[in-house]
Amino acid sequence: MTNLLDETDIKILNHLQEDGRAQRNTIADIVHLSVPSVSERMRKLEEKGLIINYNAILDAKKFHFDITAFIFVEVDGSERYSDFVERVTEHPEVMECHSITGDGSHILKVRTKNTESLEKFLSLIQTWEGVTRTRSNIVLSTFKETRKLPIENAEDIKK
Amino acid sequence: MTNLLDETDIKILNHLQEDGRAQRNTIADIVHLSVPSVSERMRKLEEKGLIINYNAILDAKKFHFDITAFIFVEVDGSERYSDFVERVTEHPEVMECHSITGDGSHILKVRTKNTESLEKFLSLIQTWEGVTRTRSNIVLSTFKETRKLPIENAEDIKK
DNA sequence: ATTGTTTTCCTAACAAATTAAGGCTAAATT
DNA sequence: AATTTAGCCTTAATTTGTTAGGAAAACAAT
Repeated sequence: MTNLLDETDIKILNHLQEDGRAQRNTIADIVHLSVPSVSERMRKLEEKGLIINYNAILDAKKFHFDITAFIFVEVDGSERYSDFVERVTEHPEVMECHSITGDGSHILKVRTKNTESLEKFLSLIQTWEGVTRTRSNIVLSTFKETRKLPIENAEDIKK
Repeated sequence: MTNLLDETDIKILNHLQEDGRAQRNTIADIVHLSVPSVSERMRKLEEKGLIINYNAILDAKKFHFDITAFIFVEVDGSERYSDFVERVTEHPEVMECHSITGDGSHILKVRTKNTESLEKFLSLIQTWEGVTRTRSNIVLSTFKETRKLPIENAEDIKK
């Protein structure tokens, strides 16, 4: 039982990372396989969980989401972490929530329409039990923002 | 000339944010329109640039991308910013690059397979002209990571 | 208020894409 | 060496998507 993806799988995945609605015949041309073979491979890549999902990416600016901020949060005592995470992830303006090394226990990436709603959010989380400190960096410009993984040939994958 | 999206557009966009390969007939059922009407709306939403693109999201863990780090970079002198940005965005391990307020001029989100390749990347950027300091926070766990915008009814959009 | 225009939607017909079925070949397994 | 399995193909059936044409509603202008 091999666990390696071949060149063809990598090409398919790379194409889908860039065009999530790509049609099977387009991909078939690229990888020089028939359409049913591409279908079958895509099905397996999804089944193995290599592809988590497909998303439409919207233009935040067009929807007036003008503020992106990284917020470092210091949550006091690891027994409070899970409460914090549970509450914070419910908020739709929180795009990301990670626990991290270094100063601050968590980093959030937040998107709001304006500074007022960011302030409101910051005020809110500061009222939460265990949140002792926050530090925010507001994004001035974004030069790159992707989730495309640089996967390569003969990639071995985890079960 | 109105610039508002109606309830139906919002539903379509929200569905596509969650399922970027959703079929038109599925969406048609949700919004109670015919398939050609949904097609036409999708076409317009794309044409207006509200939908930037569609992506397959891969499971980083399955591909052994075990390290995610946020790197604060202090680039000395704003005349060096553009060179820095140009160089850094070329690197496929750099998922995000933003200029920010506060200490450090830029924040990077980087994904690598291991600490060795992270270290290599850090060492590299520290050799670049103008890069005076970096500070890294390594991600221990990720609790939320999405690009889904919380768009609402009667959203007015920017041209 | 009425007329003309534009937008949005529908259905029906057509075209394209996807899936299913069946079979061949080569590689892997017994 | 025989058998199974995996991967691919072609063809056919099915499903999905597009085009065309026209009705109804919304909007604008008179």
